[in-house]
Amino acid sequence: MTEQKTETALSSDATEVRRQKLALLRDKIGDVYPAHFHRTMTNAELAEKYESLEADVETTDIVTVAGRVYSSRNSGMFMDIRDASGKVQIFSHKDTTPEAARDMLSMIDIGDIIGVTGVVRRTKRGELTINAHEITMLTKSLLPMPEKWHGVSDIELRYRKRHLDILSNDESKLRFQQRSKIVSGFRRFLESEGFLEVETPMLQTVYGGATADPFKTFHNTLKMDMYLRIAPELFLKRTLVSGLSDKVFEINRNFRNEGVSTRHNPEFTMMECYWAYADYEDMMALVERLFENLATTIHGTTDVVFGDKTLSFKGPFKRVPMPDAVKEATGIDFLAIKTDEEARAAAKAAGFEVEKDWTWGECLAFIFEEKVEGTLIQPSHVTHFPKDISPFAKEVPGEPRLVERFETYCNAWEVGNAFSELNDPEEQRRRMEEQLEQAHARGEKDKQLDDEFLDAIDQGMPPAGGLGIGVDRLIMLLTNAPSIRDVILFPARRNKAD
RNA sequence: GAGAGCGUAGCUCAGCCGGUAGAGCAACUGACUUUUAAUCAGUAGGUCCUGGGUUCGAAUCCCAGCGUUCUCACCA
Repeated sequence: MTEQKTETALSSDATEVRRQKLALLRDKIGDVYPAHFHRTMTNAELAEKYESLEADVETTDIVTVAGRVYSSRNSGMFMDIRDASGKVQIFSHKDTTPEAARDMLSMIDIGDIIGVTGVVRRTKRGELTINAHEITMLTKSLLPMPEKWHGVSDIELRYRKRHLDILSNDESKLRFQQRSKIVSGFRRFLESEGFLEVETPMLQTVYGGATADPFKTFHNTLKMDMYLRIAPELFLKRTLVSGLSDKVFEINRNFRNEGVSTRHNPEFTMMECYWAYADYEDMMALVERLFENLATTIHGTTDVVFGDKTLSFKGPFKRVPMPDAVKEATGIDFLAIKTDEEARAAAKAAGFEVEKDWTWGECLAFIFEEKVEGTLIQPSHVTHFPKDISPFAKEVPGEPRLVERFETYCNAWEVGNAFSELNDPEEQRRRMEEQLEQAHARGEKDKQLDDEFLDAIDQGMPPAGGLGIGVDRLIMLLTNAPSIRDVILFPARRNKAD
């Protein structure tokens, strides 16, 4: 409804005036949206080249630049134009600018994209400026620009019309530029460590590798149900079996049909990597190298400001086994507890509400989440997870209820999850069958046993460490973003068409 | 899924113990013409999210719906 109102408003005066100017321009100069225009440099390159040009000095250099008009002063005599790299001031005066170019000025609105050829100078007040000799309309804009002081601040508008957000909010623009740097930083780092990037199916006939509700769809020709992947894990392990590379990774989208929040989007970017002949301790060190590398790439230091905190991404991170962390926080020593029943009783005695059928491991993990997770602000690895919630990890020698798994926490968020990957085919089959039974008991009737994965494991997967990183969350931490929607260009929205 | 808040001009926001809507920016007209959020004078622009109710009278109070944000829950 709001949208409808907006549509109506768009056809009001401001837009109508621009359409009229467009028609006039078409009459006068023909092509208002020309296909070819060549600038000699970007605005940032210009600023760099003339950095040492002194105030009130005019060069004889003629350059061609382009950009969107952001502001106009003295009836267009001064305009600021911006390309993606930066801004430059355009000066049009009867002493220096031919009449043909000055005629254009009345046709130019804030928001239009123009090209300008002219002489480089720096004004008395120190502003790098082009004395326009020629002005070319490159794109007539039919809509007004957002308010120039505050930009677009309405959060809904910023997400729904991201172009306006980035057009008018520098911190938003910077954040998405940083996102790109971080993602390519992931690739550069992993490749430098010898990892090979692969792509595995997002459309899967059997979903697995995590516990989550999938998006379900249907393939018309094959006449079968398919699922958008909730994790790439099982295919990446099949790749590891193949011997294509001893180190593989994938950066791509996962889809989970679950709640939407400031930390959850239905599609989110996951990095998973698998490293043959390595274990979970190797993966911890890998995470530390990766985080240090990314923080330094973006900020030039491992100290990163997030909200009112400063996070140190300098390794090694604090490491603490989950049972130790829980013992320290609550006094409950899970390692001394023998049965599920005793575990539930101990949890209840400490004031936790536990379900009747919870296992020892589920009680441990629950108390960890309740009492410890929220305290893990600085990057840290929590190790030794219960086996009952870790179907793909190897047992800790001498403590079969725990597995060689860790999660990396930062700002109380889980940002990484890694194991010494289970590669015993019989054990793997048992655990997956157990998980399947539990899923069916929960009423998750689409869940199936992944026979193709189990078949590949039967073939023999080398011992390996595996790691998953929630890329969006790490980007939030590195760019000081309070919501995941601030780091996803076009976050999931309810459709507004009505 | 539950709770709380918000929805007024293109944008940013006032107005809300009920009396019929305002500012700044943007737009338009004009003045000025070496400005930096340019300045000055004027003009235009509103189904105050939608529907219902209370009332002589509703942007304002009540109810429902829609959208949205936050918190919590599931989860990364």
